Amino acid sequence: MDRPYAAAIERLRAVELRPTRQRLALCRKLFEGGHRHVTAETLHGEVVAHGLKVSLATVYNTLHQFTKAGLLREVVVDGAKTYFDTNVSSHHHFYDVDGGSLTDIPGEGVAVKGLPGAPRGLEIDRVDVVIRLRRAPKV
Amino acid sequence: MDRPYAAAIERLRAVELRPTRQRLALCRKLFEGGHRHVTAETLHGEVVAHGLKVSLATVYNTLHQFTKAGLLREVVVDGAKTYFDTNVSSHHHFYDVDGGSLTDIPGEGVAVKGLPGAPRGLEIDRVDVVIRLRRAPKV
DNA sequence: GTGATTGCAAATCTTTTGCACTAAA
DNA sequence: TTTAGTGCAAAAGATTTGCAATCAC
Repeated sequence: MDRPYAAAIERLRAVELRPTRQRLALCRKLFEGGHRHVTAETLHGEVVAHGLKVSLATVYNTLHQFTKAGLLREVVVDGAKTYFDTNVSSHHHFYDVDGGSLTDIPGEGVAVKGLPGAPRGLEIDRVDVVIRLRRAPKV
Repeated sequence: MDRPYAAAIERLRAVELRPTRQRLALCRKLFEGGHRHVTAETLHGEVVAHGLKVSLATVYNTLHQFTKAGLLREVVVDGAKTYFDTNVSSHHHFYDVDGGSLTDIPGEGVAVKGLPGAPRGLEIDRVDVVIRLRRAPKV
């Protein structure tokens, strides 16, 4: 058992998920290296391209388990697909509408002022800021 | 031809869409009265409940035509369904995650500070702020 | 008439689910 | 063992699309 696996196993144990072959593979793809944004589809493609066999259903299940465990965060920027972000700290996003790519904006850089309080009986779960980008038009 | 219809017809003519029976019905539901948020499903339900016959496919087509024409704005807050807002001016949203309801926050009240510039070749299309609300937990 | 619009049903796409099978503890 | 986890294939939902019928101009 080499290093990366040990780290992945620990990460899973820490959130009480059994370190199965599939979860370890996904865990490594997600958390080794810097923060990233994936969809079930892209992550599944990566794992398969890497020669491992994991079903798409398991990828979906795993992404949701990881999200519930706090290892991932779901980002809503497009009605058509769900993105997951390995950066779970407070921050916002650039979304390239044409290309479909997501980029983090450090949370410290952006401040939202003048937010009204939450309506009766509700509380603010979180504030999402999405900066939608398009290819600059010719003009 | 009574007043409301005249207004709806004009609105459609202004964006070069033929005032068909279906578009007029949807137009009236959407724009008579204050601003509102609808999904294809809810709007279709309303029109049908009103005794008019419009197919769901036409509602989808029409919502997109209206959006392209600038009469509506698409709001992304949930991966599962698409919301359309009759308020096309600059503003942000409260989203009740549990109840699925959307509420406008006047654009003037909220200011986003410290936004980084757009990356190379891209420009900011718009900045969306979504305040996600949840039922206050018991504690 | 002529081209735009509609409706229906089928198709598509993403995501979820049921359940028998496999693997971790 | 005993229970959690996996894979498949089917199901579910939202949205789109093809095409013949219908409507606005």
